[in-house]
Amino acid sequence: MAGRAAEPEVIWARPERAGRGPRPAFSRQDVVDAAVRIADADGIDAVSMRRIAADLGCGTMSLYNYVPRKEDLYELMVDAASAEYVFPDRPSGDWRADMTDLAYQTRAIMYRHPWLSRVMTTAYGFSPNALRYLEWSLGCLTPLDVPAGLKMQLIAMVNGTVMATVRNEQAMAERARGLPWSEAEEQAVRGAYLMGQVASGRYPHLAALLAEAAAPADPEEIFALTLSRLLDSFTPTGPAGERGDAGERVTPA
Amino acid sequence: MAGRAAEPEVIWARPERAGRGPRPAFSRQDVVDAAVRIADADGIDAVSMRRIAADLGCGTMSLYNYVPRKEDLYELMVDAASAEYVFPDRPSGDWRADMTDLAYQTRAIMYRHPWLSRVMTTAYGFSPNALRYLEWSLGCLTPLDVPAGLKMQLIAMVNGTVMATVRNEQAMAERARGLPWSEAEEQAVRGAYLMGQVASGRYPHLAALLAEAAAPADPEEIFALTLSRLLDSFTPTGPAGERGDAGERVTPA
DNA sequence: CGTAGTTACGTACACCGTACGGAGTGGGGT
DNA sequence: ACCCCACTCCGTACGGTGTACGTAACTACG
Repeated sequence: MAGRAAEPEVIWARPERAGRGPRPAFSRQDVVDAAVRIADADGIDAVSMRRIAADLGCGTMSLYNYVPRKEDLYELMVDAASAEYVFPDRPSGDWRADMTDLAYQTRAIMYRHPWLSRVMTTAYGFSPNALRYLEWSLGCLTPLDVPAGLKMQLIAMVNGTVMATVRNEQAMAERARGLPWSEAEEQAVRGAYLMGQVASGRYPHLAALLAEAAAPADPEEIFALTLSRLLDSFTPTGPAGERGDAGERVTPA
Repeated sequence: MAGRAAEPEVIWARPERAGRGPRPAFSRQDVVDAAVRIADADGIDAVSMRRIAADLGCGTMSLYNYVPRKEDLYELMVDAASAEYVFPDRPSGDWRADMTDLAYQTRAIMYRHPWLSRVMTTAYGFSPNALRYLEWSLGCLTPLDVPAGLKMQLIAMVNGTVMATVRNEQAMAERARGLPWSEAEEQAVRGAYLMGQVASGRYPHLAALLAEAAAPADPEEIFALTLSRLLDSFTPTGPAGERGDAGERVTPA
């Protein structure tokens, strides 16, 4: 029998090697690294088993000795990206600052690997590096005196917000990759359509909004503000009082 | 020339018919409806041009008379789902209640069409029904005295939160669709792996959390709480005071 | 030293999106 | 009234995908 039995299993628990036959030419990590390299360079759609094999210099079907299904490869890629988090020795004691740093790290990683926003379907699975991330986050949140479930909630919401933001930014760029015209043209055409619709008078509130905020705000600042606001909503005492309107934005590390 | 020139265009602006030749056998909406039916029944991956054509009883390539590219079909599907929002004659005046209702509607729509969470990449494009949604949302927010940009922010975050939540719930189910074993088995195997990892002692905080919240909280309540908390963070006066801890949760319409 | 369990991988299959071109159709311009 | 041509319909074909299966080579264990 060549293939392994199709039994339920988690890719993380699958042993990489069972010591009997000839020694493998690559490691599972080699395969994942190649996939990540391709995705970084040419987008996630360029990651095909044949392409990986070609880059690695082996037969296509050999890859299936390292990865049972392509979907598992995606999980492994996300885990590989999650390995890029850098944590200090211990939490600073200021959970708000720590969570802010985490959010900025997440964003940086997603910028480094634009395919992440497409592949990372669930907020977080339980890959080794996801567990590491979760453990660290919970450590940061020990000073915060709220029920455990709420902490998970906070983590999920911070992650979700960062993911949604970045995904939003990247969606059009990724879409433009497969389009027979340039991203700028696409953006122009869509903008023109929007303007036309708004000019039709059917959307007075939207028109008012566009008139008021003619110059779109700095996305960087929006991100910081959103994050700050989100963390506020988990602060037991409430956001009132100490925080000024343009106040003390926590900067990335 | 059979095909239309590959010029930048928005699918919403593309005229459905240009009155010259024989009258089409279907409308664009027919095609979209068929796609939605298939996606509802057999998942988004079952939506192929051949399958749609088969369901419609026409040749595969005929579909390209109605939809220029398959990706546009996705946009049309999202727009079709967005048409399911039901808005009262006018906002209630209580923006918090209105936004809560919107969030619950979004969630309901995503439950009705489990493929939405996979297809709706960007928080919101500018499809006709997305504009309608946006216009209504802004109308609901007129009582809220904050800068226009912040209102957009609020809308985006509410949407993002709902999407993230539902996506999270549905990710495994969708994944299980293509797996050679059942979703229950998958869940069991993953749960077992998680328990094994936690039992290893490498994740003390996570272990503590799992011990504390042995019975996972009701997702329904979590959703309501998260939403409430999020809206709090946009309330100018701050959440302090009037809201009790277990207090007045707004129920879906 | 077999031999059983692995690795490597060529071939093949089913399916995908869609480019292309030909046939049939019917409305608009003359 | 006519014809022309834009248009709809769609069969065929191409280049791509994930991966099941079978065979050959290899190595650690009994």
